[in-house]
Formats: sequence, structure tokens, C-alpha cells
Amino acid sequence: MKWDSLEDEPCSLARTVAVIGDRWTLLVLRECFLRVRRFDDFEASLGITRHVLADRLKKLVRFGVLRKIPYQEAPRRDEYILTQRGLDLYPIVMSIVQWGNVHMVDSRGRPMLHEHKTCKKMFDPVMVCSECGEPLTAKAVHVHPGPGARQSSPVHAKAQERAKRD
Amino acid sequence: MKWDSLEDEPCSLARTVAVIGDRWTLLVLRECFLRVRRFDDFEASLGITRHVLADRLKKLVRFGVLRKIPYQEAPRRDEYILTQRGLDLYPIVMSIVQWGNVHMVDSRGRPMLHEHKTCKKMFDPVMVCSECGEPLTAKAVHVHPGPGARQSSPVHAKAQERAKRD
DNA sequence: ACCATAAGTTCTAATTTGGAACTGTCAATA
DNA sequence: TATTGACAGTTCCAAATTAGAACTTATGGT
Repeated sequence: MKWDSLEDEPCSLARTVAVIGDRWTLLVLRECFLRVRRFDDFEASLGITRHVLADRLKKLVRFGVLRKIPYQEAPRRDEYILTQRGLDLYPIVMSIVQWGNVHMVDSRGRPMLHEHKTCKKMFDPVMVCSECGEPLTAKAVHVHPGPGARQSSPVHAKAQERAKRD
Repeated sequence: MKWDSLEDEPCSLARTVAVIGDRWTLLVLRECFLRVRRFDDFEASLGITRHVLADRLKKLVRFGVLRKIPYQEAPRRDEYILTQRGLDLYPIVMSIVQWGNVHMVDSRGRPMLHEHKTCKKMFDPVMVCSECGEPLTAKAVHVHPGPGARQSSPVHAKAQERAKRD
């Protein structure tokens, strides 16, 4: 599989992975949500090579996740700002952080705490069902092909059988 | 930055990214949640090379996300099954799917629909605050250093200033 | 004896990344 | 005037990773 074809796959996960699914991109996005905006600042806080950073920023702009906004002319300098499309990645970032908080902390505890301005409390992110509000678990969810699906492979037919048995 | 040092960073996102932060790993996990379990089935449904697949499965086992369970002896054959640690990745997978559903669908619509067995309705995953239950947005969240933090860099001090201004 | 199944491993070539130096434009300093 | 520094990249080569295909090992079936 070629990586450019990933965004054309009939799978919402694959298409999103085509945009954000590599290590440096996720770390760049972390910095964006921490309000880092400039090329050299990304480099300094991440230790990413300039080569790869330029590539990742270009890709995020191309996918509409970031927008370049000039903050001075002569010489022209731009900041990279999250678009709404980019801000919508927040649940992904937070669910990654949450898993790390639960499964990857060392004895010193969490590196970072989150306060909800709305209710003024320290919180954890929780993923719930839009219909009933209950927290979601993998076992409580059934998948169905949607209108944009193509017919399932033999492998998935086999897996489907397993799903029925369980 | 070396990739092995990523899991030692004082950042829950970086530590999680060390486990799941590459394209093939995320696609392998998608298959796991679709109940694919065997080496050749992963290969067939993903088109991943056997070399990389073996590497990624080994890594996921090492991090406790998957467990090898024998399904026959002589010759011994194992299936890869999600552990609880792995099942806990579900919010990450679903938030990635959800972003794709919103921002990457084509005219044919969603490739896949999700039904909540608990309430029997088709749903979208929503990330909410554990304390007040409101949906989370990036702008409504304030970050604080936690007990496992190290002091912030000049870059982040600058970003912190911006956060106050906004 | 020959073929098939399953889960890898090994090999070489192509691609991507790391690390460092270089470029272009402007402002401030010596 | 010449030099230095800031900023946002680009360019270059070596090192690491991935793609693609063939090979291995153990066993059962015809």
C-alpha cells in the first residue's frame, strides 16, 4: 500500500491516519495545542530536524489542519495556527494523553493536569455515546457497513463470525 | 530525538505515541478491533509487508497491548488478542474514526456506522469532561504542570503568555 | 513424494529520516 | 561599513526504515 492511497481508502480511520498518523505529526500537533506557532519554536521544543518539520507543517497546511498567518512583513514571517479542522483533532490528542495517563505514568505521577474552564475542575476526558451518554467500550459497539463502504473481504467475514460468537 | 527515548519523555502523549504512533500500528489496531487475530489475516487485509507486520505485532505485545494466545499445538500457532490495556485504546481509535467521518468523507457517505448495544442506536463518539459531562473543546481547557512535570522551556513560557492573552 | 497452511525470517533496493551546513531577507550593533 | 543575529526554510550525505519477494520450519493431507 502506498501512503498517498491511504487517504482514498474507504475507511475513516485510514483517511485520518493519512493526515496525522506519524510520530512527528502527532508531536507537532501537541505543540500546536500548547500554542507553539513558529518554525524555530517547534524545532526547539521538539528536537525535530528542520527538514522533517518543514515537511510535516506543509502537509498539515495542505490538509487544512494548520493555516499560515503572517505576523510581520519584510521579511515576511508566518505563524502556524490551528484551523477549526485542526481544533477538531482535540479529542484525538486528549484520548492519546488519557491513555498515557492511565497506562504509561511513572512513580512521579502525571506530567500534566487539565482544568475545565467551564466547571473549574481538574478532569479526565471521557468518551461517551452521543445518544445515551454512557461511556463507550469496544465490546458494547456493533459495526455496520455504511453507504460509503465496499463489500467486506473474506478476512473480515471470518472476523464477523467471531464477533457473532462472542 | 531517538524513538526509544520517546517513552521516557515527561509527556503522556509522547509516551503513548511511542506505542501506537505510526501508520501501520494504527491500522493493525483497527483490524484488532474488527476482530482480526492471525498473522496472515492481518497481512491479507492490510497489504502490510510481513517484515513490518512481525515487527509491529512484537512491539504491541511488548507494550502489553496484545497477547499471544495459542489456538493449536503441533505446530504451535498463536492468535493476537487485545488485552485490557489494548481495549483501553478504543477511545483513541474512535476519535480518529470520528474526525475522519466529519472531515474526510466523500460524496458516498461514511464507510462504517456504529451501533451502541446498550441503547440500540447509531451513535457518534463524543468526548466529555469527567466532572461536568460537557463536551470538551480545546479552548475550554487550561493546562497545569502535574507532579511528573519538569520545568517548562522558554518556548513554552512564551506560549503560556499567548494562552493568557487569548 | 508432493502440495498446502501458517507464522515468521532473510535478502536487496527504494524511501525516509537524522544531522549538519547553507541560503535569503532584514534589523541591530561595532 | 562590516558584522552579527533572527527566522524560515533548503540542500547534502549518511544512517535507518520500509517495500517486495523469496526462503524456512513444522505439520497434515492426497
